[in-house]
Amino acid sequence: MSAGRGRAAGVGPSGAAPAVFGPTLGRGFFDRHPAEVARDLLGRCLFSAVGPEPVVVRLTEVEAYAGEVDPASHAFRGPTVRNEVMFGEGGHLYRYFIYGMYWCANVVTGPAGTAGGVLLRAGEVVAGHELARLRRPSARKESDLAAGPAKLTAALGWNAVDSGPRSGEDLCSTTGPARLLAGTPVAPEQVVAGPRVGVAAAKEVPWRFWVDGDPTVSTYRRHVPKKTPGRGVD
DNA sequence: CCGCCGATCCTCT
DNA sequence: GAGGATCGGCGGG
Repeated sequence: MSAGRGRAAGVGPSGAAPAVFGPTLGRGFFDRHPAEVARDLLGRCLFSAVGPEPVVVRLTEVEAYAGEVDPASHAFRGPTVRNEVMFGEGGHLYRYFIYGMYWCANVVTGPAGTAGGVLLRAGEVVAGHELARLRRPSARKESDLAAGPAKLTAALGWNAVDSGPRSGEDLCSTTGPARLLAGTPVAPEQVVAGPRVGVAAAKEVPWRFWVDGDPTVSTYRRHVPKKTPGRGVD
């Protein structure tokens, strides 16, 4: 059982909100450069109202993507059907399907018109462990429940199988299926920065941020170019 | 611990 | 057509 940590700090923006887990982040939080937002997201909490009980994950690893000026960003070549929400108002969810079987989640940053985003890479499950374990049967340790972008969305139920929140969902909402809670920011001296995982372009840009020494941070993998299809031809 | 490999299908050129 | 902001399993040092 263990239903989360008691401590219902006052909170309660105006009216709604289940105060147990604290308030959601305000819109203004996301109106900054993605790298700045990314750093500030460590220690904050993702709240999922998908399924029979809530699941809450405390963020320990994130990556910033700077839209049109960042060759590693999905928005680098301009708006498309998939990435259009990245060009909209900050604080919304950008969810995408990858490798034919996984889902990853981003928080959109900046004002409408710019295309920043922060990939939610990993975190620590702080509530709803039971449900998270059911959704992540291959995880052997607690620390591996959300130790990767696709693992994190799976633990939260933010995928198609669980009818999770789609791109465009407002994470500032106090009633929606996907929310971003204020939590407790991580002290600057505990934040480490390094190159982003698995990206082919701009591989040296240090826009991956994580909590120093935290066991829930995913292991780094460099980009592996696809196998050359042996030149059959002739 | 590290590296390689296959799975699987949507998206953009 | 080709490749991808991944994961998990397997084999070697």
